[in-house]
Amino acid sequence: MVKAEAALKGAYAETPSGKRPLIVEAATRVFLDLGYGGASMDAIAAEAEVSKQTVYSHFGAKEALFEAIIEDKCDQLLAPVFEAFRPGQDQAKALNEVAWRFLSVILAPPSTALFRVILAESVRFPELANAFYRAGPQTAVDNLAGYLKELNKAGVIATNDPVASARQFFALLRGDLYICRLLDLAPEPTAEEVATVAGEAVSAFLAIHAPD
Amino acid sequence: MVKAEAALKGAYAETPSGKRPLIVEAATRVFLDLGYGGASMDAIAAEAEVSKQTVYSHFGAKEALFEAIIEDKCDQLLAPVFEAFRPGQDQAKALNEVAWRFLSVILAPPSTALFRVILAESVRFPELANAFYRAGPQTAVDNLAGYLKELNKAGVIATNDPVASARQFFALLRGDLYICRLLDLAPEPTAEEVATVAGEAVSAFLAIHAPD
DNA sequence: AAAAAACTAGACTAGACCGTCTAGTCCATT
DNA sequence: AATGGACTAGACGGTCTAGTCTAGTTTTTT
Repeated sequence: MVKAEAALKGAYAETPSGKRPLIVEAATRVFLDLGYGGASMDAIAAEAEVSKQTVYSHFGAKEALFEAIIEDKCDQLLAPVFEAFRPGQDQAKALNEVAWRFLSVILAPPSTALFRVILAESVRFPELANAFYRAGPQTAVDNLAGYLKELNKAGVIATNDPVASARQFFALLRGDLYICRLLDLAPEPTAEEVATVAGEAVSAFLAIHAPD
Repeated sequence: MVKAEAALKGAYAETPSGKRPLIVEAATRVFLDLGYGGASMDAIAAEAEVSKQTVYSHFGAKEALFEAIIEDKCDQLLAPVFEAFRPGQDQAKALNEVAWRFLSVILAPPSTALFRVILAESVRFPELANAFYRAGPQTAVDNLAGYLKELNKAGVIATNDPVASARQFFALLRGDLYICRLLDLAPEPTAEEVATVAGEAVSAFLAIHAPD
């Protein structure tokens, strides 16, 4: 009789019905718009067009919902950046391609909003800040460092610390524009503008690491 | 009788007594520690060892207090950075000096906390984000750009856009370390570490802008 | 000394918010 | 038809907060 009733009180099963993704999407919008403190569970339920109890049945608490949303968004945003140098194509082009993709992603509203929220809550949710860094900047650096190692071997660039060089590369890319976007002081740049900025960063990077 | 009673209801005059700075300092601590939403007016009054009514008499509302604190802190933090190239001393040294000072300031807890709070509230207080940018990054860039122009004329470096170069310089300086500090993932670096990182950034910058 | 201004301590209002709970609906499976 | 899981709508308790108000005390100024 007691059996496997040990499941969380009122928590739904793996949810065969379609409400859970609706809640996730709505909560993402509300959290990224208003921050953790500004997002009320009532507002999230309303945005998802779902009753508040349904939200609680699926996620239990605000904290749990927040963590689920943020980790989900991290993975989702950073995934497409590093498809650029998979097949081993033209090496000089690949660097430009990665630069362009990375910059496009981090300057776009979802990324800036995500970063703002994580920064604001990094004290309350330190493990989340860590997860973000690993899924985002860290992954970016590691991937690029591997690629730079090849470029170094091929003699295209000269570096004796590919990881540090990768960090430097991204720092050049972010430039001042990233801060402006974070503060919402500049509108999202057009694709051409992004390409220009990315190109300049690549040029500077190559100037620093010119072989010999 | 009516006279100059037009002052805000209950607002104190220019406050000859010493409570106002006490409130400012306490509010700075609480806001930077807990963020705008997390800082309660009761906590601020308690931290200042002052009654809550006194806080309201001086600042009227939480928003006004917050804005006063932030603008105050912006000026205060950035002021000492650009004393480096006032008297026109050794030009090569000055760049290193500015780099070191700037990096020390922005990596220290007061700066990172300030940036976190402003970022989090940049949607609610857009004019504040603007004020911060002008008092902080913008001022830094303008000052450095003027100096780079001289270096360019003197043939020490080559640049045809000193402002863009100044932005690039600070981007190189911030590097990855700044993000780590913002996310509270790395401890505050020692003075030696800061000097090393600053030196590397200066070297990279000079490599990019080597004359001819 | 007297009047005015600054300040204190804390009760109070009004409202937001989290999380719980109740009562009832919808719908698929048995 | 009945069972039970997912869901709805909204009330509710408890906590917290911004800001006001009152009544009394200290400090400054005249």
